[in-house]
Amino acid sequence: MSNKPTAKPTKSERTRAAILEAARELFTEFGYQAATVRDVAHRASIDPAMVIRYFGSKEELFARAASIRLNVPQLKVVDSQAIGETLVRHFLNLWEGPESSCGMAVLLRSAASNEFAAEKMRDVFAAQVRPVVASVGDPATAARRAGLVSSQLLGLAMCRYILRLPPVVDLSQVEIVRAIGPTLQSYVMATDEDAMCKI
Amino acid sequence: MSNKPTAKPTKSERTRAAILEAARELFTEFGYQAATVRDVAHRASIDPAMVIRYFGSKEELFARAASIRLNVPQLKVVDSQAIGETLVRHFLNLWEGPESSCGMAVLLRSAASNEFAAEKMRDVFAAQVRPVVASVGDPATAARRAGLVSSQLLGLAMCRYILRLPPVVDLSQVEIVRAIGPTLQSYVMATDEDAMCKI
DNA sequence: TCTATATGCCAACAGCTGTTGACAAATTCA
DNA sequence: TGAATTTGTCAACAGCTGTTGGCATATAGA
Repeated sequence: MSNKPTAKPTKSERTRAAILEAARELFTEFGYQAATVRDVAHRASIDPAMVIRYFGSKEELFARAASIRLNVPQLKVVDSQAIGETLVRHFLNLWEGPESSCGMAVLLRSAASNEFAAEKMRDVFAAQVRPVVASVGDPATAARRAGLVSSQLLGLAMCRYILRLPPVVDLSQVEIVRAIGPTLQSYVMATDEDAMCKI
Repeated sequence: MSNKPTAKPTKSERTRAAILEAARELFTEFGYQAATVRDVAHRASIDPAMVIRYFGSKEELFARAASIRLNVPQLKVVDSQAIGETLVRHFLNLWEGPESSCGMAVLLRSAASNEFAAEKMRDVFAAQVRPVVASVGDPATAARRAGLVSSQLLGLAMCRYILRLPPVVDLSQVEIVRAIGPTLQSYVMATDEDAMCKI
């Protein structure tokens, strides 16, 4: 054990990090089922048995690899007319920015055919999207408004990064912001009179 | 062979139909990988070997089960102000209507983690969505406009039917039409001046 | 009736899966 | 130096996968 309370001098749990990185890459590319423990081990240049010893099981490894922090910006400090654009820009940056690999691809690849991933997706929504939307407008309608926002952003991700629908892949970031920004703006700002609650 | 040119009196290729129906249900619920040939056979009350003998392979069975006809209404005969609403209503009817089982669930469950399903999804877009959108407005921008429409509708399907995000599941059909209709309207009707092409 | 054909079940194959335990090499610490 | 702990490899397990071939049964036509 080299777990000193402070200052961990990185032993050979570079191995652990290597496994986790390999897992992220393969889960991102092939999804939970198709990415095998043996594949992960091979990419991390280590024996499959170590993957299990370090993470307990494939499920736990996936859970580790699928942790997401959206870091959605606080909407109250944003020009209320520019909330939609801000959200789209942030979302594009999560997927295509310099650090990229926000981890959403890991989840989105598997969420459709893996209940565990789907539940984690719902958790991310409840913990990181809904609260942000709730910070502006009527809190009573926040969940619905956040749901609409998610439907558009998740659909964008599906078409652009997962299915790779050519016309959506070909769009520039600016075009996406101009097209989808107003949509999100209307969803976030929707009131009862618009369409949200009564009938 | 009881394949008379006309009037097939349905031999025991009710079996074939039973297998196909079972396959549709299981592919819809669990996706391509998780739905096994043995599961399909069991649900169709027949031996797994028969599934292969009737359809050749699991892949061919999936291809059969994943055939889709969207039957998108002709937009030229629709009030040009109501195109967005029309599209949403039609989409909701495909998923929730009396006949339901439009087959999209089969594809959408697997498209994220199965390249074959993803390609079939792109084919459906190119053959059944883009042409309809191209029938109104500038044909040169039709692919992009259809891509945006697809991003919103696919996102809706993901949230409501696949991930089952509670706030999106709880929306009534009317609420969805009122919220998303205007979005699709703006996407379908978008012109260069709006946001579509230049920069 | 006998025969040919369609329909179906059974057992088994080869391959892959996650996971486990025993054992070797390397490292650390005294 | 020697002993203990970490880090790793290897072989094997039990279970599942799609798929195949052989053999029984039922049906239909003569």
